[in-house]
Amino acid sequence: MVKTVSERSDVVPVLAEIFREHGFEGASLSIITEKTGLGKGSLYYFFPGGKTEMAQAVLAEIEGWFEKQIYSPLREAADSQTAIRMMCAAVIEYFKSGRRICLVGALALDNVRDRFALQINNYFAAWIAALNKALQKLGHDPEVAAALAEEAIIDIQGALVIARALNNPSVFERAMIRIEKQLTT
Amino acid sequence: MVKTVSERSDVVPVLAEIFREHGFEGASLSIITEKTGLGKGSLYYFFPGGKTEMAQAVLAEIEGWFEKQIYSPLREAADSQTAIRMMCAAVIEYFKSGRRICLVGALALDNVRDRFALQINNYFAAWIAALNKALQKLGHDPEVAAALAEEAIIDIQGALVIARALNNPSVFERAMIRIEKQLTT
DNA sequence: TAATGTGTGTACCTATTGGTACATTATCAG
DNA sequence: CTGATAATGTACCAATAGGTACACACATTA
Repeated sequence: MVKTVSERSDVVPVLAEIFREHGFEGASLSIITEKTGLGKGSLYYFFPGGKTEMAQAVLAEIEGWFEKQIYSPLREAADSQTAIRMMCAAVIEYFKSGRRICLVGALALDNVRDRFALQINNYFAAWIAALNKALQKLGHDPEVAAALAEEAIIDIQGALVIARALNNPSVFERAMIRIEKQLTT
Repeated sequence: MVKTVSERSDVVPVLAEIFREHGFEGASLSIITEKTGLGKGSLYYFFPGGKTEMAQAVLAEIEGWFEKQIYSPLREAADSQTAIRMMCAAVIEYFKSGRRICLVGALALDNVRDRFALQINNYFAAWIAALNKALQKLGHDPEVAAALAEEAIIDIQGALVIARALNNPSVFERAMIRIEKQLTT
């Protein structure tokens, strides 16, 4: 029997997709075992804290990805206009044009919310803050920038919900076009 | 021992709150038993189809409530402007200023989504259609009305997600003020 | 080659899950 | 009062849940 030796970092993206598809409670160990190809032995070796630690690792990776690809450019790029446009493009790509849900948003509505409240809060707070900063650099008043930033993130999350509910990704695509326009004019 | 005899219709609102709080999978029969005060005997007498039938009854009641309180006025009221204003007021009240989540939206992101796909779809489709109609009666072009209606429902759902994620109901309150303004000017 | 570390598979555990069966009790119409 | 129907409580069930224990395999370095 071939034992392919794995690393923890290889498993996290797979776990992310599992949690997205099945939710936290719905992602049973048997499903996780099946989809990752790892037995309980390996799973609990990498994540001694069990499912909670798995989800926390996933959230940490998501936070890291957004920080690097989106938040940091928004905050620091010389050209804010371009940074915002690239944010929109990255969001469309990341959420597969509305066919992929936002795990953090889904967890926020879940009953396990409290267990991950800090990470959920940070994810959205950091996003809004970064976008706020970019909008201010673009010349908006602080209050206007704050309102626009909050509205944009609300819009993205709402579009993901409705696109999923209506089973119609074009809702998300339309929303993203509108959002980009609102942020860059 | 006192046996308080109940009716099915008394139980549905309690079930709604339970599903809101715990999600579909998280709402175990023991929780349902505890919160409703009904034993399994009564529960399966009222809902022979088990949890699925309970959730379906809840969704049907929600659909009925929105149809009567919101969709129908939007479609048929002589004064669309007022109907829209009353929709916003009813939404703020219904979602307890952002402290209460939208069960239908939460189910849309859940892994049991497929089981309730039809009801979830209908809920949002009917809402958008009714608002669309009201906006057209207000004088908007059909395409503009459709876009505004879709954007408003997206906004409401997104605001519920972010208010919950940031544990900050004022996000929802701000959003509702903005939405009412966008729809009535 | 021997020892050490990181991995891995399997057997096992208890608690809980959704659901069924059924005898029993209220309630109310005739 | 009597019978039927509506409602209820309890005992039970197989399946699965998350988690633990531990012997074992692999790769790497000394």
